Amino acid sequence: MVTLKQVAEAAGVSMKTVSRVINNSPDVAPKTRHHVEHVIAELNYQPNQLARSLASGKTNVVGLLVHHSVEEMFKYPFFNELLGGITACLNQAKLDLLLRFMDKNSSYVELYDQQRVDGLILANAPLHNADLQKLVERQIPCVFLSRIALENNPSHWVDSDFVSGAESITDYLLELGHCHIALMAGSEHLALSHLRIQGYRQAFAKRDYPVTESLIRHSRLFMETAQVRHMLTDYWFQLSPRPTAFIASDDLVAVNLIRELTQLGYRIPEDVSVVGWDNTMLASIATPQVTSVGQQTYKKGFTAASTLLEIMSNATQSPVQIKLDMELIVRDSTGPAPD
Amino acid sequence: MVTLKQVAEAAGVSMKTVSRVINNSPDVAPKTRHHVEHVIAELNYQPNQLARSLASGKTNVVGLLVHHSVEEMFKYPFFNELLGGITACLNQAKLDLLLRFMDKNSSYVELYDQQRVDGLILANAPLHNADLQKLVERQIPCVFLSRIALENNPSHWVDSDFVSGAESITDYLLELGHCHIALMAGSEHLALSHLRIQGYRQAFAKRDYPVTESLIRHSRLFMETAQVRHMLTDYWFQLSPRPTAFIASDDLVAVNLIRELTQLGYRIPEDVSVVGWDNTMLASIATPQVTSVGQQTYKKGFTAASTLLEIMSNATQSPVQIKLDMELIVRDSTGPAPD
DNA sequence: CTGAAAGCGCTAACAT
DNA sequence: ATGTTAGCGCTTTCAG
Repeated sequence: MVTLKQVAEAAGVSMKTVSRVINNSPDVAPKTRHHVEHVIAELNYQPNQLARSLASGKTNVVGLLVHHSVEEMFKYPFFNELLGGITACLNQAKLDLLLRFMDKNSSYVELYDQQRVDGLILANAPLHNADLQKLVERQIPCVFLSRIALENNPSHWVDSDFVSGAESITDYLLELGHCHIALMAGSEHLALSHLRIQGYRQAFAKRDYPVTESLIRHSRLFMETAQVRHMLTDYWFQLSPRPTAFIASDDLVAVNLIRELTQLGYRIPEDVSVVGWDNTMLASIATPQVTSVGQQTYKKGFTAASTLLEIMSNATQSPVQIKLDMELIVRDSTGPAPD
Repeated sequence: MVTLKQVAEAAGVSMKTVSRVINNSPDVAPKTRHHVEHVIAELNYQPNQLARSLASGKTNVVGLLVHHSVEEMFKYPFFNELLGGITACLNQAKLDLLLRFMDKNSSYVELYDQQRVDGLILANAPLHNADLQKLVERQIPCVFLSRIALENNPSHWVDSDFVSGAESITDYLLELGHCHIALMAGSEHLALSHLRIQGYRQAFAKRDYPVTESLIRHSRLFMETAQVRHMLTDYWFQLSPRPTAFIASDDLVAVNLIRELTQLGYRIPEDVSVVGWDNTMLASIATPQVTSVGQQTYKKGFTAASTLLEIMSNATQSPVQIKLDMELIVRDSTGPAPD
């Protein structure tokens, strides 16, 4: 391993001068710089990032903490796209990404306290987590890809506007004449579930329609067909009257729901309408193609990363909280309510 | 930031003793250890990994270099699963993952030379790349998720057995009476393309059937519908007779191909059979469900990571080269050849 | 079992 | 414009 010291000796200059050259400091005579660069190339010298980081206090690494089991995350093609946006931005800034999946025992602050990263991005973080709140209190540079509290919270976040997304899909279904609209909101510990419920209620409130509480239900994300079947028989089909439209928690659940309903003899969308979320490729590949509320997933990742870069450079400032529009993509899985 | 030195002072012991405690060295009196642990907890001390790594020469980080544009990789739900396997294994070993997407200017050895990682996993690496070969020559701990040379090469790799995968799907189509079987092999610079061609040829050779060379074609992965359409009109539909079966380069291309063919009035599988690769969720979600040659993607990732761990601990040894079985999953997109 | 001293390879602060 | 001197926070000798 060639060290800076060896380069300095070989070039006949001090270590600091070599350091200046590799850091592009302007205070070096062009001639000296040229000479040093030559020696660096000759010796194939690579600065040791570890030593650099230790001395400077900067790692040039950003941590991505994913609050998901590994098994869950790869069932659903959403994460790919998010990661795409994040890495695209970090690449431009010449930063690297450290990826870690969280479980119950993992600490959110550890990676930062151990000086392994300069900042953090947190995906799918749960509501009301004390450890997470510490990140905010200690002003550790971090951006959340979801809201970690429903009320005001001085955290930085980039998230999709689930309230208006839910409102617009509910509006659309109400327009089509559906009045028994099932909402599979998502897990209770996620902000998005509560925000969807809020949007759903707003659509009803606008028209002075009463909301049937039993039609709003927290449910797991990424359910397989077997789980969807149980949910139908154990819950939704117990209701009277039965829902004529389902707002599924995500595209995968929508696809599996359509499959189950079809198997039970229902025609989609003539008998039942089904809506997905995220507008992933699943929605356009399934038959019928699935109406979905699209997140700007790639942009979400990119924006979160660039927001983090800003925060890391400007020390403290007021919370950056960015709401990205959601878009209703109407396809073939929704239609007028049956008589 | 609490340092080891401060802990030592607070505990009234030397730095080395504290160091021994945090490294679980046996040579510490139980009483001393207990006391030191107490002080560590009290002060909420976290060892600085940077300093540790610099002094010890170990980073506890593995680099994953993905030879894909960010745009490509998130079009296709294969990467997710691979990443799942890799992280599952690394998690167990308490190692972290540094993720980097490669472009033409990126260096494969840099991350290692800069002491940022202890070892590397390389996904989708191209054939015959000089820089890549350097990794092998210099005995840098690394595992490839594909073969980087078709002939013998002393590199460590974990890959699916594309030859027998291609052979079995070709066998199957020949059994069904297809004799004009189009093979969309994949990019020329990828080993998998050449291996597929080899398997395809073997199936024909076994029966003494001649291979029509124009039916074997390199093609891009992850093509969108528009690109698939062009490929059909510009190439495959120029052939006479037209193919009655297509072995697509991957599930996404298979799905898009089915869509295009359907739009052109062909019935699948009555008029044309289509096969995909990787057995991703796309294959089971599309209509008709797609016959696919499945990779054990999760296992591939997991095995690559565990192989790397072995290599990193045992210094040098003979090349580890692991071939994972592929499985033919017959679904509804393939059927007997038309008369 | 414990400790003192010497680095790991670099940068920062202060010279000159 | 360049060099000198201390560290960054830890681990590793090597002594006791």
